[in-house]
Amino acid sequence: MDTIEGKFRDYLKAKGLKFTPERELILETMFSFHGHFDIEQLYDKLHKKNHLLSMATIYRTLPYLINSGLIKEVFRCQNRPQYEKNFGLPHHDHLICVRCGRIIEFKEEEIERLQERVCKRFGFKTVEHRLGIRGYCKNCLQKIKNS
Amino acid sequence: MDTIEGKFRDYLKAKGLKFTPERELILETMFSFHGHFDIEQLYDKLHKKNHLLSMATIYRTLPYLINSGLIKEVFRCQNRPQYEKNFGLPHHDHLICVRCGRIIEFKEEEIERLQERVCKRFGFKTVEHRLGIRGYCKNCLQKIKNS
DNA sequence: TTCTTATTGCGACTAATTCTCAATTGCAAT
DNA sequence: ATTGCAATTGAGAATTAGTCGCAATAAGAA
Ligand SMILES: [Mn+2]
Ligand SMILES: [Mn+2]
Ligand SMILES: [Zn+2]
Ligand SMILES: [Zn+2]
Repeated sequence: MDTIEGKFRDYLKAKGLKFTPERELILETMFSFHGHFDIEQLYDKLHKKNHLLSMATIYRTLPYLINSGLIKEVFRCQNRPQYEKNFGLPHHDHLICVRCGRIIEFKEEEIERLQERVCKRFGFKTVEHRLGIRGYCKNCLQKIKNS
Repeated sequence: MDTIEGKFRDYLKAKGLKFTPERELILETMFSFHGHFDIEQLYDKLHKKNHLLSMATIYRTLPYLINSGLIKEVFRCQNRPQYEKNFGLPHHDHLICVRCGRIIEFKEEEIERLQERVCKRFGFKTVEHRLGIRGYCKNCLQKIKNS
């Protein structure tokens, strides 16, 4: 299957796991976020729509979504992991403003290429990588200057 | 001062803080690790030497060491942050084997340069960056092949 | 030496995540 | 359709990493 739900069903079946209504709701709700989200936000969104799933179920489902490649953890803000879709949207890395929290996404093909060269040098086979640059965004630099 | 302890003393004095025996032990013990370490390992090493510091003191001292630039957080393994010296040893990034946990350090000047170019493009001012590549090390690839 | 503040260990507390267990349900094989 | 069994669920207890409040102590400037 090449739909999102199809991919998840296939993954679960291959592992002898079941496609339940709860898992369907979690999948659907995660994909309804436009940017990044954390577990708390996911839980709230589900409950606002009166889908009263328990936290335990969310935490239990999360690794399946990550291992199936549909969702990925992208970084942590104040000790809470943030997630985002990992299907249908191209790979990218992040600039994170330490002052206002703004996230800027970027992709630099040449960096990706050089990473692979490093891996080759060590006989290392990449599964995934994460590049996060923390600093001050344009806006915040301006505000700091005027103060 | 340009010794490690001197730098820490200077940092503390500038903040109106005190250089205590506890802080000295924590600094010294952190710098006695050769590679990466976590809070648990630090605590154990201190206690093995009969320095019975409390966890609270360690956690309270950690941010001073990080803000003074002597120690930095490098990545997380199984939800525990790992730290390493950030003085006397040059910046580098990490390959992390998801099978055996081996850490390979590398530095690729060209990647660093390209990162700065990206930042410039967005008017972003870097404070620090972290590049972690997770995958399979040479050894583990070999073992997987023979099984 | 004195005095002001910062620091300490302790144990209580918090927040995030995991676990236990009894009741339920998906789904593969009749 | 029915059955049977293993996987799943929610609830709340347990665990874990980290933080906080407090009373006793100690740096270090004057
Ligand atoms: Mn993103
Ligand atoms: Mn390192
Ligand atoms: Zn900003
Ligand atoms: Zn390995």
